[in-house]
Amino acid sequence: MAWPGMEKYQNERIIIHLDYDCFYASVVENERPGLRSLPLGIQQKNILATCNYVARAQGVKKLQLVSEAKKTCPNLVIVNGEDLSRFRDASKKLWLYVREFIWEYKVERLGFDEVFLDVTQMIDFNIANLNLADFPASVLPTCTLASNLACTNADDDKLVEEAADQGIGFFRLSLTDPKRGFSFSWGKLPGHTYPLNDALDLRVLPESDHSSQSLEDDGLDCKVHNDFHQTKHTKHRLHRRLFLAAHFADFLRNSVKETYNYTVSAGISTTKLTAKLAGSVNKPDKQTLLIPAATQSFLDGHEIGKIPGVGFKTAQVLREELLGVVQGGAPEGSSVAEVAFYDKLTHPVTIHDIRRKLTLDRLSQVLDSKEQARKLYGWLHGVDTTPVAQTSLIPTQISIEDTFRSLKGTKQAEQVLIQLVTKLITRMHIDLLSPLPTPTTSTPTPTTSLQRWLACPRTFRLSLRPRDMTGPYSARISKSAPLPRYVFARDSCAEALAGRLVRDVGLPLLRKMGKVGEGELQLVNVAVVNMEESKAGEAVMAGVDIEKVFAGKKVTAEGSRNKNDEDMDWEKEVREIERVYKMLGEKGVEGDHKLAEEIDGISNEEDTIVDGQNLGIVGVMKPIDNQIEPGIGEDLWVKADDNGELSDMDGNGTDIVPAEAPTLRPIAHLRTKSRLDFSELEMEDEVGSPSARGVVCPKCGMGVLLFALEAHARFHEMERREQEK
DNA sequence: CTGGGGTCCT
DNA sequence: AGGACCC
Repeated sequence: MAWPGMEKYQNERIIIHLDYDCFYASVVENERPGLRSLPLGIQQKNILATCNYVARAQGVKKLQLVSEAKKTCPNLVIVNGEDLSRFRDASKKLWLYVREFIWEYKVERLGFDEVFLDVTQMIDFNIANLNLADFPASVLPTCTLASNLACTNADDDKLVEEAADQGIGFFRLSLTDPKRGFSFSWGKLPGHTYPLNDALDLRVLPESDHSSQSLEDDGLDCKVHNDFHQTKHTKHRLHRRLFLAAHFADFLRNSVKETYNYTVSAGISTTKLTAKLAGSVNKPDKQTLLIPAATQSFLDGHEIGKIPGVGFKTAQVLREELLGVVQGGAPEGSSVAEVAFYDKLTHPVTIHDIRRKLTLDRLSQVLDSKEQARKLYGWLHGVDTTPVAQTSLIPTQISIEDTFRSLKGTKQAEQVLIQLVTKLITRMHIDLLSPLPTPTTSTPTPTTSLQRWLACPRTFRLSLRPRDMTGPYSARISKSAPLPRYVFARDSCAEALAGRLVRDVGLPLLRKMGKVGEGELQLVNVAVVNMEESKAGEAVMAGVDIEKVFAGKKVTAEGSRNKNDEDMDWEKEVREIERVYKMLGEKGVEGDHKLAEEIDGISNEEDTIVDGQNLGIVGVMKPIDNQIEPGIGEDLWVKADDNGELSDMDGNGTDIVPAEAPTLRPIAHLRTKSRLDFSELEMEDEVGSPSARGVVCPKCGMGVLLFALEAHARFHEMERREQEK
């Protein structure tokens, strides 16, 4: 057969899929519990990313336009969710929590709100220990005698039935510690099943295997398959394992709820595909176990596009293969997307339809690769061998983006880039720097110096979406360039690094995009990609003592030279940059400036000398209509209006004004440190040389380079808004 | 008047 | 560099 041994593998694993209910809304509700009883929507630009169940009860839908949602639910409470930080943090927190329960960390994250768990080993271990769990002694999990007695004759059905009569079982969470675990009732299957069956008794449910049935329908050779399911013991064993998994899922859901106050929906099955689909059957705060015998009929009822992995394109291709080009009900001149949308409504195509009418050969012709066809063919029959991938603690990419109604010109693009890149660098610190050694005991640790980079992104990428676009909606254009090493200077402030990065890489890439870069932009995205993990990073993540790893590295360095050396290479380079940085400037503008000189090999000594005196920090402010010339030591302000918009009277960037304007609220207070020289300003616009011109922010004492000023002011504004809540 | 992220494959 | 997919 096409998949030797596949059917065996099919029922070998036990997979749990967890889905945090309306996640963004739950995060906000946990921050502000008062919102829990109100209809709540999370807004991103014009759309509701999600909403809570109170809102759904009033007709609000996910991904609905805000305007429409307000119509159907006038009292909808709307919270902006464009900044994903809080959601990312919460997601990571929950993931790390769940991860600790699962052996070998077989936990795969999908988006922010879903995880797949491969609990096969945990279940099989507990199945093997049934006798331990089910004898009366097991009610007392401390019984080590029982542990010694543990004989693995779980094959004996009688034993299991006896065990059931005992009432309570104990599910062990640790291979080594018999006390770690939870008690469960043998008499009750937690949560729901599909199909719904009150009388269902999984412990002894009679078997009729779904996939052997369906594969026979298709006239395939399933000898191996049938053989595998021949014995009674095997059939019953699968049900027992799923029964235990349902208890485990229940335990996990309750744990997450008690610890972090998030409700979770769960699906329990033998593959990722079926576990995920099963979880959608009963939704919020519920779990569903898919009875194996029902798998085929369960799948058959689903629309083809519901299969994870069959997206918009594939679904449409399959639909057309079955029905021809239907254009059912779509208005004249509709886009491809609209046609597909109407097709879906007027001509729903189910898994059953596809499975019955399209052979594997036919699928191979229709889809782009043979491999895709094979996978899909398996999915149609509930066969999915995709393993649960252990999600790494180090992301493969970090990206930040923003969309606009209209963004024109390099000037505006530069401002946007600086904002985005500042956030990007901040994210690099959060996601790629080793966790600080817990500040509880002995050492009153300094700040970043004890942290290490766990990975080094090699590439910076700029992506744009032009506004006009005739083609498919998603069309983006991107260009990449090597990421300069200086962004890894950990003590340098994000704004300063962002300014340099935008100047050195961002703007050049933008220019490289030609007309698109200059035209109207709908979306700007910046990303770091191409992560190169450091050995130290892996060690830190695995909880290994980092110093030992480095010590050991010297000794073992002879063997595998290649990758190790590369790692050492950049880590060493970063340390060197930081050493220079510390020596020269310690903190702030001066340090950044001197660092820039050192790295770029550019000397700007002249720039820092004014009137024959080296002032170190030189302030140059942008004049408004060339009328205002602030002097040395004068107080300056960045201001905002009532909406929090930073003052920008001439449209050329945030104003920095010398006196308080009555209608505007001061955001950042700046003080010039030297004579202001406007001729320097012109020079900067032209050449964009590493700039020593900057000011000291009295709010945080940080030196801020001119090009980073707006971003820095915005940072304080964001802080202030956070504190208002 | 279609978010702001992510993954992997080609 | 882009495209498909996921949330």
